[in-house]
Amino acid sequence: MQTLSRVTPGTVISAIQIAQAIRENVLVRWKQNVPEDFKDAKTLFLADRGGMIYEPKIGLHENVVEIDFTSLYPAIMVRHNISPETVLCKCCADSKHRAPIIDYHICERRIGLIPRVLEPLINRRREYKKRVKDKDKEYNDHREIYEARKKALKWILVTCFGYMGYRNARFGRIECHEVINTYGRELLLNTARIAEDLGYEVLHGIVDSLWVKSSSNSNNHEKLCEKIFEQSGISVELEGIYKWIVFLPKRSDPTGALNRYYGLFENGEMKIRGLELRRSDTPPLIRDAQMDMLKVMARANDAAELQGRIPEVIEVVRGYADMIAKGECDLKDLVFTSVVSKDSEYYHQLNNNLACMLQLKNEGLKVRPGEQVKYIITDAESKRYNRKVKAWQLVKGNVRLLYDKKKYLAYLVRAAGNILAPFGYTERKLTEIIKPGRQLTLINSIQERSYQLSPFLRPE
DNA sequence: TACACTCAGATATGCCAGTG
DNA sequence: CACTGGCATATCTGAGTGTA
Repeated sequence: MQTLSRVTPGTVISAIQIAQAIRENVLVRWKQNVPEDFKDAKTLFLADRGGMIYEPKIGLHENVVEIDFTSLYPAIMVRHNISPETVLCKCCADSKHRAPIIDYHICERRIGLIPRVLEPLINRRREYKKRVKDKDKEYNDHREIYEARKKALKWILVTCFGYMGYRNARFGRIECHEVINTYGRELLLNTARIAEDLGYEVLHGIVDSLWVKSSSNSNNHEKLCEKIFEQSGISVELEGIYKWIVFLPKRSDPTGALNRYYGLFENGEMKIRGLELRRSDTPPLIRDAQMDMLKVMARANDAAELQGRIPEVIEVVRGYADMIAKGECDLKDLVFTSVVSKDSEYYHQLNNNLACMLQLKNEGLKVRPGEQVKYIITDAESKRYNRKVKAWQLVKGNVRLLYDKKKYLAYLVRAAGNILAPFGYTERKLTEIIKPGRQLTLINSIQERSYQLSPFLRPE
């Protein structure tokens, strides 16, 4: 673990480090946007409005279980009666109901508006969730509707927490936001502790989800969930058991990225977060390439098998690279889609979006903020708006358009490198491998590399 | 010696989309 | 809603080089 003395502005400090800082009353510097006078760790804790994050343990893991709190923040608001008029209320300053660490008192005389509003929503969502999972024929015709309603309620519940911390919100109050966060952190920390006591290893945690690794003496997951519910009063569910899961590093430094991972559940479903293929601005070609890579990986039943399949995954990348290099790509698969946030005259820099907007403007087509632009990259290096990209709307039927092969190859290598980073394949290596005429050396290089595990895979 | 220029790497900013 | 991450671009900095 990083020592506190080395923490610099911009570093994300884990909650464990904060807890340690509080215990030891260490002075730490936090992110740049925190004022100078927030130097004391305890003050810092109060100042921090963010949720809790464990730093993910990068790389490939087996026997991983994911558990999620159901609607964590709203559940906290309901359970602890958190509302603008109940937190630090005037009527019961001596209340025994106090938030951890920050010690704000919470009203004991009346139930707040927010809990009253949220409770029925939580119950309703729970019921929909039950009906979606229920095998009962009675629900068969409505399962899709229940799923949609469940999703809608989820986002209402998620954003209600955000609104608490929003200064313009009618029912917002920053102290509520703080209280919710302190409860949230306590919960996740306690949950992690419970898991560890039962023999699990905590791999990653974010806000309301925890990924833990089971071992031969810790495989009673139901017991884990029960125990957590017993101690916290908030229900947790088993999101799933993974055959394997890969947590990816950030691109900026080799620490774990909280929102980038992919894994295969025991039921054969994949869970993918943060990869290019999840992004709406990724062209279909790159999305397909990543999807095809993952499909090959999904045939692996355990970590060792996955390792063995990496050469096959590389072949997929090569296939796509050849297609790009030979100019055989279907143009519609190369289209980037992006939402612009302002009118063209307000941009300072010529980026792809602006180049596309200007082309359309020439044709009398105005793109307004909030609308999409679609384009193919024709010459990424160019500083001229009509060379840089080609607006998709202006591509005529049979016209032969020369796309920027180099750029699309770079995107492909990047997308592949993201997935394969923990297996020792950097973008540079991939670039070498996909060069035409490397068929034979590819095999050699893979054999050679299979013994050179990436640092993330080496035993401690 | 003073100054201008180039280049590469580090750092900051703008923008967008993802996580919950 | 709050917050993080990634990419492209702009700006800064220091080393190296050329020229008057």
